[in-house]
Amino acid sequence: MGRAPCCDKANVKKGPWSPEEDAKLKSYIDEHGTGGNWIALPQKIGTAFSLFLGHANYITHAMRHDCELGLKRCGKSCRLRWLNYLRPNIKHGGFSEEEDNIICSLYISIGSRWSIIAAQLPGRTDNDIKNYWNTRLKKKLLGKQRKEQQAARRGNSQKQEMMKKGRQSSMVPNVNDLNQYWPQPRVLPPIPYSNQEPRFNDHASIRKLLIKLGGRFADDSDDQPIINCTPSFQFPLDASSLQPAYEQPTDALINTTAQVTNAPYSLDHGASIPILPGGHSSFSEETLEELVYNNPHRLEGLEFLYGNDIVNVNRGASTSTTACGGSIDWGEMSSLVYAPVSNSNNETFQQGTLYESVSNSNNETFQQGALHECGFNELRYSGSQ
DNA sequence: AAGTTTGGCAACCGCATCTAT
DNA sequence: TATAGATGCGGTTGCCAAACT
Repeated sequence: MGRAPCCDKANVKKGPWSPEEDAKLKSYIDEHGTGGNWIALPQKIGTAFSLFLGHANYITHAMRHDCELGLKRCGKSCRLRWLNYLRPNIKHGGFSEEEDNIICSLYISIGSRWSIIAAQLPGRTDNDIKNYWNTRLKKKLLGKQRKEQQAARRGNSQKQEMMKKGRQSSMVPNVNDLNQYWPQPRVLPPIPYSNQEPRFNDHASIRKLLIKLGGRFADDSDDQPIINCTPSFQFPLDASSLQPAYEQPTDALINTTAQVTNAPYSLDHGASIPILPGGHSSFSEETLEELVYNNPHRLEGLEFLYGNDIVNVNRGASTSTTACGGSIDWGEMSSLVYAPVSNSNNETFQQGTLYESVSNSNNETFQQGALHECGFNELRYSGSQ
């Protein structure tokens, strides 16, 4: 037996919202709130209009018609319209460079968790960010990658010329040497999965963590971002404080979370902005390229950034999204997260936001990582139970 | 100028999770 | 504890306007 539909599909309007519908929904929510029940909202709006008409000095035919109909929309549709368009302080378009950086950074860190990414950008909706990523940001990166490839090809042909002339074969680039910042990855032992251990591989757990860290979820009326738009990591980091995730038992992870939560933690430090190869602390275009293209581990979900995958852009963004593989394989992503990185002193350590070291305003160094404190170690294995 | 293709985005769909009973 | 219904989320679709031929 299937689930009952949330509304009478045959009797609800679909498609674009008219200004009248918007006005109805907005005025009702402004006055009464959502009432905590989106499904019942369309009917409630009809009732409210009836009451309104009861007190109106004159009633037009159209007004009565509206009243009888209520709002012929599915509750889910009302919710979506409100959240993505009618809600106050929604920003549309005009993404800043900083916002681009944050989106790219978080996408690479946590994948297509649009709601979490949106929570870091006040005024932005997950839908907006998702669309922006699919239609603009991804292509922006792709364009840069093509330029890189062309440049590389030019470089290669020059090298081939040199080889023909009998130069040393050591000039042939070794794939492993292509990036000094990314030595051969260590093969990490699998973490045994146990259902008994606390897991953070669901939205609720992440949400709880965000609440702990004082992000937007801490108070629905408070849109404070968890991360500041201007990440301000100090580099080089204190490498001694960086612990490979897999060496810590889960309990330690939890303790680390508590430690961070209890620390005199300033959220100004960009809780989940990854530290990048080469020690860059924010996403300039160059550092983003480094992370994506010089990473020996291909980023799942970002295959389009690598030249030899066919990006099937048939029609519209959605098709290309599918062709490029929309979902993140956390097992693969972890190889990015835990890939070793050398800092400017050529000290190699495990790179990843889970165990980034951050100094707070008192110059105290501690383990940090917002989503990652609870997320990656578990998320990596969520699909391999 | 007309037809076709592409890009951008609002909205829908289905599933997972949460919550109330 | 089980279940039904509500909510939230990510993926996908389809419309429309702009760009291109």
